[in-house]
Amino acid sequence: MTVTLADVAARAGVSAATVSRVLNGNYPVAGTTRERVMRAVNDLEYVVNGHARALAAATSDLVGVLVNDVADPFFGILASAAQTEIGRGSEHGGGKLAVVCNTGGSPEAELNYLTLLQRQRAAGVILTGGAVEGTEHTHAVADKLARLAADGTKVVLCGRPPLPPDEFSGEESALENDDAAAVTTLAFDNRGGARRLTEHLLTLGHRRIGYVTGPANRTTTRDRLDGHRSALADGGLAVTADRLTVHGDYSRASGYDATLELLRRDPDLTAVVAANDTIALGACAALRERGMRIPQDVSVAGFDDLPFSIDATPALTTVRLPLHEAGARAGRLVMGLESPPPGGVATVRAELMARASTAPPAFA
Amino acid sequence: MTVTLADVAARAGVSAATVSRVLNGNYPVAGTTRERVMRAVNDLEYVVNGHARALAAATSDLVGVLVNDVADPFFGILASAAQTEIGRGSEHGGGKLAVVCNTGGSPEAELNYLTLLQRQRAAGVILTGGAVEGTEHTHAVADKLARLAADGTKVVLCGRPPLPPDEFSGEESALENDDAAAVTTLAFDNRGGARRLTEHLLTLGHRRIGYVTGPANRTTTRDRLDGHRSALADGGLAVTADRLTVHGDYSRASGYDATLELLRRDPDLTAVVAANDTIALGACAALRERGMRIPQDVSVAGFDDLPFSIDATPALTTVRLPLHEAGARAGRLVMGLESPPPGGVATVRAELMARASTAPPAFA
DNA sequence: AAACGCATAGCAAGCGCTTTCTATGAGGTT
DNA sequence: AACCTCATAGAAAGCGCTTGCTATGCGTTT
Repeated sequence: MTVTLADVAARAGVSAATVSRVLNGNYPVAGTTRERVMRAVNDLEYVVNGHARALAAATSDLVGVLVNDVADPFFGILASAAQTEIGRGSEHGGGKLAVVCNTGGSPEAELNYLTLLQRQRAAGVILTGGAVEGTEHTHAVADKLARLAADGTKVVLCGRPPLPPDEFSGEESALENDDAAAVTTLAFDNRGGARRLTEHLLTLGHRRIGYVTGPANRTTTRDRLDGHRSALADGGLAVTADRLTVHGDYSRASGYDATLELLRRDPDLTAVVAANDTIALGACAALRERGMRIPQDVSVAGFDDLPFSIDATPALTTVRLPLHEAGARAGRLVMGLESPPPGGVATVRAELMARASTAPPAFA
Repeated sequence: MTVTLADVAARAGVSAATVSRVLNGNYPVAGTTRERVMRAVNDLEYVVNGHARALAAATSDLVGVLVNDVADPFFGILASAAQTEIGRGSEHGGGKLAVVCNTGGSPEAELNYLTLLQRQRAAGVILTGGAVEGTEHTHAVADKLARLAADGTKVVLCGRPPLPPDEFSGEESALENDDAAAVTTLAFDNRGGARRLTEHLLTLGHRRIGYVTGPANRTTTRDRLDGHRSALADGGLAVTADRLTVHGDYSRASGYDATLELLRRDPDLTAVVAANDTIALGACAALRERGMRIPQDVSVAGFDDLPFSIDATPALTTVRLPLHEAGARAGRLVMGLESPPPGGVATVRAELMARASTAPPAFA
């Protein structure tokens, strides 16, 4: 049924070794022989068995890309960019196969997929998006990553903080430390971006600023909230920050609900800052429904600068994260096409994009 | 370095066969033995080598999902839903690994990825999005799919028309026909949806309707344009259709440019129909920039009903494609969790979503 | 008490490929 | 003319796992 190396060898009248060599091109083979083999390969439509090859050569052409949800443009863009770099050269047999895995943000699912990838002896793994902290599996994930790195799998974190320095003691400690160092990190400047965003609102004159954030134990949530808080605190508004912060889940619906809740807490709110653009959209919908104009009555700001933000009306003020570049860089790093930053950690800048959805508050 | 089955066997004091059986749970093993083995597995942190397993058992736990671009929500949603079904049960060792591949819509890239997947002896392949017709590689893709199906790989087409019935003659013809039948198709009712959309505009009273379409040789483009055309033709407006159709590439930018071009061709246009929502967003931007109000001056409609459509202002009239459901179904089909529709082809309904961006034209 | 069946476990033969080591012959050397 | 070198090809040993077949020992059956 399936054509094997041996079949090709037989038809070409050579040994299997020779066919393998022609295919891999890493050993001298006479021109005429090579031709004969190639003809046989084409005649038989032979396609090498990747598993057999992987087993024999102890290499793999799979790279895992873990995302919360491909359907979310934030991750879609990251994954798309990474995938392009990973697949680069697959026309010439170079390049690898990117396995995009939806984890839904759960460390449990992450762990699962990591094990699956470990099974396939993946050449590399990229983890995108913030990490969840403090669950039972969180440690397990870090351990697994260390183990993968130790086994030669390239690990790249994109959009999450570096692995914590080894918290263990005991005989394995030194080893694990080294492994952690083998993990490259592309951290996003969530804190700085959020800070600049809130400062922008403060500068415009806002004082009653509501904040809609994401799930509590996520690094991304924490960092963005921290940035927001510190900006407010510097403006002497620490209390506002506490009173006007509502947790959601990064979805449009939660942005909608949370905004209604904020309005309940302070009907005279002049600005709503959302932890991401999707939430911001929900916020806009809620405000509009309440008959409030943006930005005349209430300013709204998001985070990420996803493509649709520019098409919101009014165009959304947000913080731009160079997702495409970051994803591509992660892809290159995992493929070893780019040398890791010194210390293994690079921070990706977040840039304020002041647009039409924010304006000075009306003091009616 | 790496722990193998033999290591586990040694530590548990049993044969490799027994360990394998414990792990696969498809052969009776005494409780005490099983426990001993499991302890060894845990102690050693053993993870089976997927390649070795795949080779020995001639099975694979990879499923390919080919998309034009994960960053595009249309594909992101499809892929996400499919992936969820494919990975379902991976906690218990069930489920497979979804490999999402960006083809950029090029048959050449499709062919490449299909070969890569064939190498890995993928258990299944899902192709999403319209097909490109008439290129040299188009046939090659169909052939490759037939070959994969013949080799036992489940093939599911999602959002593209069924494989053409075998056009070859010759000794292999019968065989290939069978293979084509083994391919399951989830076709989208692009034609019907487009038709209903344009009828909606016609019913509202529009007569000067512009159309912004996608790249020429794509099945999706063709079908949607066909639907639009036939609706216009039935309204006696065939000429309008020809004059007011501009080709783009499904991007926001091309929607913007094309709309400007339409306005040039007919400044008194009362409606713009876009071949997808992204184009529609570009159209809105162009119109707004020209100082035209939507829908008072010009109505705008899209296609797909991507999540952001509802947040456009005004909310976008469009045609809803149940992408999530379709993707999930494709996933189930490729996993054999759902029996294929009779004839191997099912059509996914497209539903008109009349919203605020379309209204009767003002006859000023 | 002899014969049998069943539940478990092990043996060993691959799965299809890579790669080390060895063989062979042509061409060059002294 | 005897010897060495280099280029090229083959033989064969795995890579780590699954699985058909074969043992082994116990509880049963008559």
